[in-house]
Amino acid sequence: MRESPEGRLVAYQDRTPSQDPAPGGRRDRADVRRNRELLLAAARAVYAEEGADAPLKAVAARAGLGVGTVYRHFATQDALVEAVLVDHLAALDGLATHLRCTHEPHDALAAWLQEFVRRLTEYRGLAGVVLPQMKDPHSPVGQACQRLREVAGEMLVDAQRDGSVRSDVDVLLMLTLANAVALVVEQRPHQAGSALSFMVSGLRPE
Amino acid sequence: MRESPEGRLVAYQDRTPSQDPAPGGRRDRADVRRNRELLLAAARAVYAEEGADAPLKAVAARAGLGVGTVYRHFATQDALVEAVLVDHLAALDGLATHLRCTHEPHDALAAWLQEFVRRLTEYRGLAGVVLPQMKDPHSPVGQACQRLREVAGEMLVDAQRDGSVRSDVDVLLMLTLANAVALVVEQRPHQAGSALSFMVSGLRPE
DNA sequence: ACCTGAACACCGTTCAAGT
DNA sequence: ACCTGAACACCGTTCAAGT
Repeated sequence: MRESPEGRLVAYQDRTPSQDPAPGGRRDRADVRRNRELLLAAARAVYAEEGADAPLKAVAARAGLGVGTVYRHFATQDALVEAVLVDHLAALDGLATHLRCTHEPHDALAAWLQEFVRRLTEYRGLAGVVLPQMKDPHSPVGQACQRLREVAGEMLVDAQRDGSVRSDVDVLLMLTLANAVALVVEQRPHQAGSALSFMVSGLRPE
Repeated sequence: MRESPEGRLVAYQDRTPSQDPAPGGRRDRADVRRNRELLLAAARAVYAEEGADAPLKAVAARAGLGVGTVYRHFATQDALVEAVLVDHLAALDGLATHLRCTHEPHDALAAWLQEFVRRLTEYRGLAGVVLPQMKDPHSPVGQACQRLREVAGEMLVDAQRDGSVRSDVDVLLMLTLANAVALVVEQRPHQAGSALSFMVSGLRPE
């Protein structure tokens, strides 16, 4: 229900991006796109400094825009976080495909989970924002993770089939466990290696 | 530093609780104690219904007292949570002592951690409140966990000495990992068994 | 159309006024 | 002393007014 019923953009395709708003105050599509990019860049900068749970007002101020504009582009705070996350999620998709071709199932899964945790610890507070959304397909991040669940699920099944991962864990539990390990890494960064090792061992059959 | 230097209550022991405050408006010690108990009971009830991150105002209303009274008894919201937790922490202390006498090191640790997770999932949101405080000895919960860290540390060392638990994990990491597993259980209660099993496997040496 | 920011709702915490 | 609740600070979200 999120995509508009009509996707054609033909009428605006060849407008110059730097063009000033029309006299009537009309803005062209390029301005809107640019604001979106400004907000995403601002969010990344603010998240890096203050954590992913930084006040939304800080993001708006950093972008030089009003709070209302943030809400015009991103329905909620979670939606903004999701938009910042999409690059990470796409990269994890690609990584999964690659690892499946080049590694044994268990090694592929272990390497992928490590990267998953690394990306969830990119910003302080990020893992905490993601955790409750993971299981909810209606939440922005949960929605964005659908594809991730498929590819991660394939890797998981591979590893379970050859007996290197316990069979009572499903994709969602695995991702939730990894998400929780990211929370631990956030608390104890100097023990990140041990926490990751703990996670991989924990998935081994008993 | 939490117990009063003088614990005798003799002078007030036989006062009837329903007695009115003295004309001058002076309240006796029993009233104050009673308010504290009212607040703790209210907190337990509200936490059970709304989670440990319920608004403080809800607790005050449930107790039939003003918000200011909550702050008179508990310096902050975390302090109230800590006060609700002390029973659990004391029980975990006792359990550790008991398990050390009756079980092999690894079994004792596994059983204790399971109970630790169970108590952190008593109220929704509790594990999330505890996690960031665990490592901070100045926080109310972190302070209250000092003793826990000692006894858990003893169990951990026992298990590490006989080679049944990996040696790169210290008490604080172990408790943080268990805390994180409690967060997972909160998200996926029907997979609590798998999550606990994951935790115990994860602690095994590689 | 899109942007702005004042306004509203909510919640933690404080403190002047009451007893 | 202790209790009360209005007041303040903060933050997410909305919406009437501007362009």
